Amino acid sequence: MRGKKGYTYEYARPALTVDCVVFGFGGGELEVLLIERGLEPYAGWWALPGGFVRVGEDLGAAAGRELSEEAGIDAGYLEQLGAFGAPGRDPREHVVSVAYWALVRPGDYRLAAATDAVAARWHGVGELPRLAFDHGEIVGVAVERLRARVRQQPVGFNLLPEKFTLTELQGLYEAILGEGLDKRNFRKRVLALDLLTALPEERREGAHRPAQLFRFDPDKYAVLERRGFHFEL
Amino acid sequence: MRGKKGYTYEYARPALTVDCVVFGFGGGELEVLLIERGLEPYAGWWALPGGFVRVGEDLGAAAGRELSEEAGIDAGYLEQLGAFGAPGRDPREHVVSVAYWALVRPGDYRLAAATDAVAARWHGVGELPRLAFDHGEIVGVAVERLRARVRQQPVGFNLLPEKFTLTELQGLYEAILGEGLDKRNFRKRVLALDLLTALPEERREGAHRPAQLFRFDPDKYAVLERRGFHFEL
DNA sequence: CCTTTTCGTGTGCGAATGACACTAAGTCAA
DNA sequence: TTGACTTAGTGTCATTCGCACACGAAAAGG
Repeated sequence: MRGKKGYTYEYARPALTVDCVVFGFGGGELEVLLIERGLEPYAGWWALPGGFVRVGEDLGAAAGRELSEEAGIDAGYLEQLGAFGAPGRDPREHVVSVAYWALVRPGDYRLAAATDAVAARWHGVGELPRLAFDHGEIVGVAVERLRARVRQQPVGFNLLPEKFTLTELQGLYEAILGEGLDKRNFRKRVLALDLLTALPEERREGAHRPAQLFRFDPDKYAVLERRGFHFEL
Repeated sequence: MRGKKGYTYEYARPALTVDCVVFGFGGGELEVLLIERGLEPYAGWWALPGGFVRVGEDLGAAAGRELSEEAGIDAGYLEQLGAFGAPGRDPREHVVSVAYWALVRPGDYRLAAATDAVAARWHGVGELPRLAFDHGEIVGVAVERLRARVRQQPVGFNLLPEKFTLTELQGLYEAILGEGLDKRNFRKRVLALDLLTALPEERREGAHRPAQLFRFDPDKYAVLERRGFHFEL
């Protein structure tokens, strides 16, 4: 195989795709967005949204494009996970996939804008079906990464609506980390970080005391970030 | 572009390479192995060792192969860094590179087995020349990753000879982290982890007190690893 | 035997962490 | 109106952890 300008390709090229692990938070549980494949191979299986990378297209941009095309999603946070290229992962031929993971707020998506997918649905990370290709493995790595990231950077807010209560935030962290947290200590720590702004509103629902609403303040975060900082939950 | 079995490739494929950031420890400094390119583009520039991925070849295997072919290196530790695919990173065409980083012991390499490289040399991470492509950026990310990893997993030992003194180990950590560490606290912590075995030998050199030699013990590490643990320096 | 150089060791103080239980505020039904 | 129910919100204390810090020991060489 030989390129146009005298440059030698010693070997044929593996195909290159991007796949996205999209996290959402619903029903008190951490969820992943999956699509049901309409085409072979793995027709009828659940899989990660993704597709081929175009020549001249940035990898991150390709991931974002696939998300909006295939699921009508506008991701609040998008980070590369790594490349997965085990030879047998696609039964057709050697396909290398660059995986990304994303966080979306409830509401920042309209499912079923899909083209080649039969269906798109959220699945709790605890009850995932068997996935196509090596997508199960990819999701596992993504969950690990999310857990590590959430302890060190305030990315979790991208899974909550703009306005939220501290109890909701704690529920989110418990869902992500998979462990219970002490209420008082959690509030102490979170507020000590000084990343949240208390809104002049409260959320009242049900027959009980209303809760203070907060908003994540990116400006405050930028200040902290600029002078080396540690998050620590 | 259309594949053999009726499967549609909607777009041409970007080329796929692997590049390796190889770390070594010499002269009390953290070093990176670079090769001097013999071919255009960037002929005469320093660059990371790497090359094209073969179809059917695992990515990690490709990285290992390039290392041994191009630099006669047997890496003690090899980890993927991520994919770099900005459209303009290679002036010829769109090339996506999967980067790896590796740690090698002094002695586990014989430089200048290179084929298409003019020269291969170690460079202190503090005094790197300008690198070809986006390799400077890749090295930056690799150093960051090494710093993060070394705080949480005992990977540093892969940069030292089998037998080493605690002072050498401390020097290594200082070189990687780029900061001075307290001698007594360092020793306390390292020994408390119970990962090292004291050897019945000492290293005597120069006109001063000889130092106890230690060896990293993978078995002890495996035990710790098996029941969730934290490293913390 | 004196000098030089590196090796090896313990304590104490202030900060951070983690366990822990009750009152406050609201709704609804009796 | 009052009592029952549900979730919100708050402070203390004991323990652990992190970090600063200084000197005697061992060897070699002059």
